[in-house]
Parts: sequence; structure tokens; C-alpha cells
Amino acid sequence: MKGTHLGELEEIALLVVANLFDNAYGVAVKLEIEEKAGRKITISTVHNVLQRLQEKGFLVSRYSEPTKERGGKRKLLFRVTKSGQLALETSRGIHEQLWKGIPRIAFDS
Amino acid sequence: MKGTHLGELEEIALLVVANLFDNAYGVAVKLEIEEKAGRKITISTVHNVLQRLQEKGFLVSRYSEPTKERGGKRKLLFRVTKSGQLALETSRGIHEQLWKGIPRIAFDS
DNA sequence: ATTAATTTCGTTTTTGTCGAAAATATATAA
DNA sequence: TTATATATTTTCGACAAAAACGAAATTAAT
Repeated sequence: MKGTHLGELEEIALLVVANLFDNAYGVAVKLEIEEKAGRKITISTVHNVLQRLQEKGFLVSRYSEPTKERGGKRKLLFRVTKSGQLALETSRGIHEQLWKGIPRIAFDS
Repeated sequence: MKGTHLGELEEIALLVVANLFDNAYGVAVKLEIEEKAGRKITISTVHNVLQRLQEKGFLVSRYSEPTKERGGKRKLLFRVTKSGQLALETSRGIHEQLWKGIPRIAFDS
């Protein structure tokens, strides 16, 4: 059976798509992940995770028109679904609650 | 080379260990994950992730004395390292920044 | 034809998941 | 007492899902 919740990269990618709301295609997502998450990642990995998120129903996609630049083929643009938004909010809620419950003594100083 | 950042379950487990600070052993971690994250998980899975977190240097462990209850064998108690704390804080920072950058239009209503 | 921007494909490593076995403690029966 | 049963916990071995990459395919302008 298929996985049910958001993986680590899946969550970041979903947040990035929301950030880029009208320009969320492979290359832009890759650059944004690298900048905001401070981490190198290949374009293949990005497309892989975007497709998986789509299969899970957290993203939808449509093709743009080709741009006028050299090599400017059509882009596959992504958008977060209601279900994707809910998954993000649920995850955030769990993390917030867990952070709140951590006692001072938990970490060495 | 070995993995560098926190997986989804790894992050939750790490937060839970911090929450349980002086009673963080397998069974307690399992119950806390199930309650706080609202998700079923087996004890094998928990031990597996705890061990991996230890190999990554995000947790350390020590054995307790056996308790006096029936079957009360010694417990393997975990504690978050400085490195683990840093990993958690880094992840939280990235997520917070990404949430802040999401425009209103990003989600359908 | 050549080159550039993008997506798709096939494969491998890391993470997530479980069932079953092993270890070690108390409880009970003989 | 001593063997046997039962409870709590950890360890082991296998498999599935997610993450990651290099290379190939597609499609646009030069």
C-alpha cells in the first residue's frame, strides 16, 4: 500500500510550491529549496518528489505555454491542493505541540 | 556516505525523546508518538529509528536498572545530544521561514 | 544542425515499517 | 527450592516507501 503521510523532503517541497504560488515548476522549486533549506539537490530529485506529491493528491499540475527564450519549452506548473494544505497544517500542529512540551532540562547547556 | 538530515519520523522521535526527557525508552516513545502524532506504529519501528538517530549522533543511550514489576527488565534510556538539538532547531527555522513566505493566494478557499 | 531549458526514466541508497526471536525480569506451581 | 509460565523490553532479519542521482528524451530558439 502507498505511504500516508508527508516525508521530510515532501513537506519542504510542498511549502516551496506554496511560496512560489504562480511560478512553481521544477527548476524554480529546486533553487528555492537550495536557498531556503540550505541544501544541494538535483533536478531529478525535485521532479521525483513533485510527482509523488501529485500522486498523493497534495499537488495538481498544468502545462504553461512555451516561453520565448532559447530552449524555453513549456513548464509543468504545480499548485497545492486543499488536501495538501491540510497535510501541511496537520504536520505543523504536531510539531508545535511537541516543541511546547519540551522541558528546559531536556537539552544540555 | 550516510544520511545527513532528519527524516520525518526521525524528527518526531527526537522531539518525543526530548519531551520524555528522563523516561525516554522504547515503549514510552511509542506511546507518545501514537498519542501526540495520532498515528499507529510498532515497537520495532521505534527501536529502529532510535538506533539510527543514535548512529547519527543525535541521541545517546544508557541502560537503567531493572524495575521491580513483573517482566521489568532494564530499559534503554535515550537523551538528545547537542547535535540533535541543533538539528531540531535548524529544521524548525526552515519550516518557520517557509510558512512566513506563503502568500494568501497560495491556497484555494 | 546546434544549443538551451525542461521533463522523464532507470537505478541505487536511505528511511520507514513490521513480525518474530531473544533476553531478562517477576510470578506461580510442583 | 526449582522448574515453568508469563510479562516487559530489546534485537534481528526482511521488505516497502521515500530520497537521491546520472543520463536520456523532449521541445523550444539559434
